This record gives sequence, structure tokens and C-alpha cells, in this order.
Amino acid sequence: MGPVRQLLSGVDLTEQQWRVLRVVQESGPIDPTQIADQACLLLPSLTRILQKLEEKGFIDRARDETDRRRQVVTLTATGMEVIEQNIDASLALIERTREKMGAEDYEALLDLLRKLNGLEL
Amino acid sequence: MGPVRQLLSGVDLTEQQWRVLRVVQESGPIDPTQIADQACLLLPSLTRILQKLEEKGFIDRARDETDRRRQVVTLTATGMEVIEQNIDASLALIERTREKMGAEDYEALLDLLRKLNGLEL
DNA sequence: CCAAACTACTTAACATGTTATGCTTATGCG
DNA sequence: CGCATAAGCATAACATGTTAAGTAGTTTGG
Repeated sequence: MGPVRQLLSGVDLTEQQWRVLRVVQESGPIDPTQIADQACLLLPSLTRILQKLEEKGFIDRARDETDRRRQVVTLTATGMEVIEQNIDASLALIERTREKMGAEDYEALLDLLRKLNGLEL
Repeated sequence: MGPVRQLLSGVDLTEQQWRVLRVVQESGPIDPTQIADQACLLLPSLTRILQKLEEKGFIDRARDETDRRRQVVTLTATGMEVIEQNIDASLALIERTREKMGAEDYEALLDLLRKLNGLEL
């Protein structure tokens, strides 16, 4: 993750903050529980991350009027800009890693990690 | 790591504290820089962990009289006891994970992780 | 219909990850 | 020898991981 942190340091974002932004971008309006699931974060961590992202003006949070326990997280225009400005470098970094490892090994690693993650120990 | 944390919660040790204890046990008297290397920890984290382990009475720290910048970390009798009391369950947990994943996949995962770790991005 | 159980999220407290900085002791070199 | 530099740790500051509790809103069984 070192290169990722370096990439994001220019816009004052951490790995996790970036990951959450990307999840919101790809999913559209979404509630924290689903974000946590997709970003592999526990809710207490996500709570703090969403607070930071809101302070920075990258997301908005609204109460879900159907179920008032829930929130709806949305990207702001600023948030979309930040993603646009960094997405190419981010994807390039992933691709570079994939090439350095070899595509087959890269996929094999992901599969094995998913398998380990799915295990009941 | 969930099961590991559960295993160690009985003796009030965290994963990393346990890992450091194990490194010291296997290496014998050793300095913090080498511990950090073997346990995959950064020195600031290790500093705090060693402080905790010393408070708990599981390790001793002495200045290296040859090079007074260095320390020598040693297991105490209490530290050895804690390891003896938990090592079997710890190894059993590793073995169980290995079996659940399948030995081949388990080894393949370790190899791929080592490969990724060795990569220069 | 209502109290108990549950869900979604927050807060708190402590441990660690990460980067930058500081301090002390060693080393290399002119 | 004497100083600049480097090595080995410690500290500080902030972000996250992890577990336990707390709060508000919802659902459900009697």
C-alpha cells in the first residue's frame, strides 16, 4: 500500500478514505453498513472515516426517511472531482502491480485470499 | 486473526505481543531492529509493544554494552511460561487453518504473499 | 397494542500502523 | 583528533483496528 499512500498524499486522503470514496462512487447512494461490507471495514472505523470525508466536503450524509435508523451517503461534486483527478493513477498502480506479479499469480493470490476470508475457523 | 485473538485474550496478550514473544523465544536474546524485521513491525510500534511486554514482566531489556545504542531483549521466566501455556493451542490453530484451506493452497498463499512483499513497485 | 428484542449507527477506550522528529551513541574521514 | 553523518531507539501526532457499551428507531410476539 505504500505507493497508494504516496499517490493519495497529494490530496490529503488515506487509503481507507479513498476506498470508501470509490465504493460510494461505484455504488451510488448507499448506507454505511453496505459500505463497510464492500470496503472490508468495521462500522466503528467507518463512522470516523465518514466523519472525516464529510468534514473535507467529499460526501454528504442524509437520514433515510423510510428507515430513520439508516443513512444515505452521497458523493459531492468535490468528491467526484477528487476521484476523477486520481482514478487513472490509481488504476495504473493496480495494473502495474498485476504486471509485476504476473497476471496468473495476481489472480491466484486474490482467489486464495477470498478463500481464506470465507473460511470458518 | 479472530481465533488467535480469542486464544490470547485469556492471558491478556494481543496478536502482536504474542508474535514478538515468539520471535524472542525462537531467536534467543535479540535486539529490537531484528525483532521488527522478523515480526514485520515498524520500530515505533515495536517500541510500544516492548514497553507493554516489559510492564507485564514477560521480557527484560538491557543495554548492549558493546554498542550502547542497542538493546538486548530477553524472555523472563514468566514469559517462557506464557509461551509454554499457549504454544500448543497456537500451533494447533495454524494447523487447523492449513487443513481447512488445503495444504497446497495454504503454501501457495504464503508463497504469493512473500512474492508480493518482495516486489519493488 | 405494547414491551422486549433487534437493527443501524455512534462513542469510548485501548492497541497498532504510519510518518516525522528528536536523542544518544558510533563511525568515517579529512 | 574533531566534526559531519549515520545508526538505533524513543516520542509525538494522527488514522485505523477492535471490542464493548450506548442511543435511537423498528419490528415482533403475546
